[in-house]
Amino acid sequence: MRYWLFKSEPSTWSWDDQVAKGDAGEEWDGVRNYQARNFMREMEIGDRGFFYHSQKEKAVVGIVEVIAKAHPDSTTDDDRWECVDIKAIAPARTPVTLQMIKADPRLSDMVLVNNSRLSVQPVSEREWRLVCEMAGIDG
DNA sequence: GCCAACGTTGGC
DNA sequence: GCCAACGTTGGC
Repeated sequence: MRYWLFKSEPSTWSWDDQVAKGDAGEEWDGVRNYQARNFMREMEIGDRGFFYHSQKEKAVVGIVEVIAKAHPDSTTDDDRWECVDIKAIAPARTPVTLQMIKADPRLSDMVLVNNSRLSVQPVSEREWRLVCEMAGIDG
């Protein structure tokens, strides 16, 4: 199993919106970046990811699970763009802020720190465990 | 609101 | 195929 991070502006698609979809989940559409798309193509059903709020909040707010492999993005006719489906698994008891992540030297290699603009990112197993610990959740 | 970083586009 | 111009993102 691999781990990922999904970034969203809460004003566009928030954790609450994701939770409201329940187990049916929702496609992670709207990605128009090749790197991000390529990561989604690598995802397997059952992979887990952090749900990160950008902009004002800048924090990991929950955990999601991949429930469908990459398929065409229904929001465009351009067949270059694909997306996976994800569902909410658990909220962070304590949101893990970007500030907290930057303050921990063990997380200095996280893509979030080094390439903040990438909207879908891989997360290492070690990073996954550490951030789950900080969030007070059982990843 | 600003600006740096980055990706994409289009002319050559 | 290169590169300048442009648009977007996201942290501050």
